[in-house]
Amino acid sequence: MATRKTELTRLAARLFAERGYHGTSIGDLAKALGVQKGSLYAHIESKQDLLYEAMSEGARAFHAALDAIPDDLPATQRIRLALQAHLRVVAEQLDVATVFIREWRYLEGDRAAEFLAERRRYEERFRALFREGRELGELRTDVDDQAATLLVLSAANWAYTWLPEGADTDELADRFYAILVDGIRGYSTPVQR
Amino acid sequence: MATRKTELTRLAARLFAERGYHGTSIGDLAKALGVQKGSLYAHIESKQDLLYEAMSEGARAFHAALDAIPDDLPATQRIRLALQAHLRVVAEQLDVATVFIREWRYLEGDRAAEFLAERRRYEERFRALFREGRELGELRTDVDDQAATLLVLSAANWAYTWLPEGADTDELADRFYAILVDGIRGYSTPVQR
DNA sequence: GTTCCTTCCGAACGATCGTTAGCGTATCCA
DNA sequence: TGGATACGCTAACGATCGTTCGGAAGGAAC
Repeated sequence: MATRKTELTRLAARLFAERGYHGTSIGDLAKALGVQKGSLYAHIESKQDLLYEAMSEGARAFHAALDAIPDDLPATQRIRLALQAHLRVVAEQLDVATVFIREWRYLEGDRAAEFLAERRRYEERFRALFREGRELGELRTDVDDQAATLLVLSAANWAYTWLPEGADTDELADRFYAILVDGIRGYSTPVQR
Repeated sequence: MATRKTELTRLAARLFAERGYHGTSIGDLAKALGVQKGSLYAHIESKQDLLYEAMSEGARAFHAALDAIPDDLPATQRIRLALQAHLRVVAEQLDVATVFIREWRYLEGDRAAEFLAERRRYEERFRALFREGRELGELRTDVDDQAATLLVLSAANWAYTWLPEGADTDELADRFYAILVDGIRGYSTPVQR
């Protein structure tokens, strides 16, 4: 639809990801758009709006990626696909993903709370996969849902710091998945603590 | 030694971690210290100095924690201890750790390059553990050093976002380690891709 | 042909930013 | 007694911040 508004939002996401929210001024955005800074207020009401919209788009992208995973697969396969999906979003939409993961904390007022709820919901979708996997007998019965979720989401979330934009992430996700599922120790080694 | 200078550095690390470097003003620091903002320049030459010092202290803490690990242990044990060490630093010195992990990118000029070298060196110490573990036969021969390092460091680095200050992290590290070493799938399950 | 919507301009606003300067103390060592 | 050292003050600087305002060009809608 609106061409200039979306252009501005996209640019804002990029600069926020590059220099941080507080490190990016309205003047910076205007200059990058080739426009006087006052002109931006034809499209937005405040700088916060831009942060909020970038964050929302990130949230949408991450959830949509999970939505595309079929329900009827084994939990282990869904975990693998979820990891792929998350990393794919990070690589393909690095800017909004970065804002969603790192810059969200500069949201003010209700929007900060809204974000936190959004994120909790997202993490819960991951945790559910591990719980199901355990309950359905696909995973070890003594596996720690919480720790496993934390481990996977940490790897997935930290990726924005080093993944180059547009990288092929499916193979990387599978390598993470392989370690996660089978461990790094030889099979024959007795398990000890 | 100097009481006020270190107090300022510590405070700066806390506020930088809380509100971000650009989100924290010299005035904020002065107010928190109960002092006029001009007075801070008796201790520092610029705001950048504070960021640099917080980052350096973080680097020192992380490296020192690794240094304390004995050389003569099996690689797997050293990996476990390294994970414990990193998480312990995050929990015990959450402020400087956060600056080291997240706010370093606002360093300017040579200091940014210096940080990157520092961090590469730190990551290399982790990678070496996995390489040795594989070469010494403690780990599966087909394990992917790079992916394993990335996975562990991701989990370790992301922890600053959710670890409460002063949390007991040794047990958490062991839970991560258990997953990492043995995987989450049942032992008897045939390995498939 | 008037009205609306989008887009932008130039100029200005009050506030806040990081930093500097000159001047006071108090403490402690020579 | 003198001089350095540490720590603080007040006041101001130039710059930049996010935001507001009135006006105006251009096209689309009715």
